[in-house]
Amino acid sequence: MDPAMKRKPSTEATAAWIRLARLQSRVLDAVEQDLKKAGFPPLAWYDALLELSRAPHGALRPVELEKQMLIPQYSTSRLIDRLVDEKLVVRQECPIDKRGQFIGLTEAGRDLQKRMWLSYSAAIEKHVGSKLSDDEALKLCELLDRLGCACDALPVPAPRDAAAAR
Amino acid sequence: MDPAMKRKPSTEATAAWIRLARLQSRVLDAVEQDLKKAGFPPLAWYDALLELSRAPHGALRPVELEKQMLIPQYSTSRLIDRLVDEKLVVRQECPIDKRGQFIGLTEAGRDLQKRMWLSYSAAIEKHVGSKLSDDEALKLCELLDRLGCACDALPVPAPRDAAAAR
DNA sequence: TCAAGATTGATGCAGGTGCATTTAGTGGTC
DNA sequence: GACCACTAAATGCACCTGCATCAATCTTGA
Repeated sequence: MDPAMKRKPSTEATAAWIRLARLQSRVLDAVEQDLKKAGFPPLAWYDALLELSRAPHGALRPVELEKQMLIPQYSTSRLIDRLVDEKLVVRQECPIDKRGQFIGLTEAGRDLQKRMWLSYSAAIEKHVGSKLSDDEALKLCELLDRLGCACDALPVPAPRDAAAAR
Repeated sequence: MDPAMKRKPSTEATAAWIRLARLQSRVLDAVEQDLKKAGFPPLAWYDALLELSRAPHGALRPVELEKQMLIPQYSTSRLIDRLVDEKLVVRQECPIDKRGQFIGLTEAGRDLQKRMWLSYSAAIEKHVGSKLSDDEALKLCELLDRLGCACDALPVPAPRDAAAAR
């Protein structure tokens, strides 16, 4: 935006940035690969199925889905195409708005979401859980929240609490 | 690998995972977008140019580049194609191994790398540096290192030190 | 010395992504 | 009720990526 805005990051911030960038290949891709090796589709599919499974009647408007998942509109549209092809969801027309539609989870979709969670949670434990204590994980949550990664759906658990999330 | 290995992550680890996953869209993509809006090529180009600029004679074998950048071989090959098209690097044949080649940085390449750093560093400051104190950035480095994101090139600076990295 | 195997780098193909645009439907205003 | 601006979703196109494979060259070892 403003070409004069050229404040330099500190050495500490730069070091943190480098590690954030590496996170991609070292952790995020690793989890995705584990899922793939187990014969499952990409994580984005899981995210979509999970959102649908949480929705009131297992159905959402594409526009809602896209807000939840933070992906662009055309990307949602094509993701739904693929899920429909695999019979994991169905497109239902929306009675009150003929432009729109509802995306409804099928039994097969719900089932896949549950089966994926078994592999997915194991991968999280392997690549994150087993490498940090719970206190460290909380500290990491706080720092990432500062960077704008806060999350309404699953807030940082209270330090001495043991509420079950799933 | 082993289908019986199904340890579940703690609530804390799951909360951390969610934030790590969001990091992608919230921070990494944001920096990339800033660069793009400033009219610069993707970050991968910067990484390649930086590696070359650090190499002994501003030249590296593709196979070296690929190890540094942690990207697959075919990806390196095509990245080099694009850099050559833009005259940012040149392919030089390797005298001692006729299969191989050296990729040499041109003046234009070195210049672009330096110009990109101005925008890049500003983006890091904007999306990371300005949101964390130096102590918090260090703490974040330590936690990410635990997750396997450690980095030989720029280790965590000593807590009360002010060594200049660039 | 020569065949087997490893290594370097390129490439054809299928599929995914971003961008811009299109098509269709809604709602408000005069 | 005709017009205009807006929203929902799909799509054509160019480009990028992953996978598998290839050709060329180097290395090893009998």
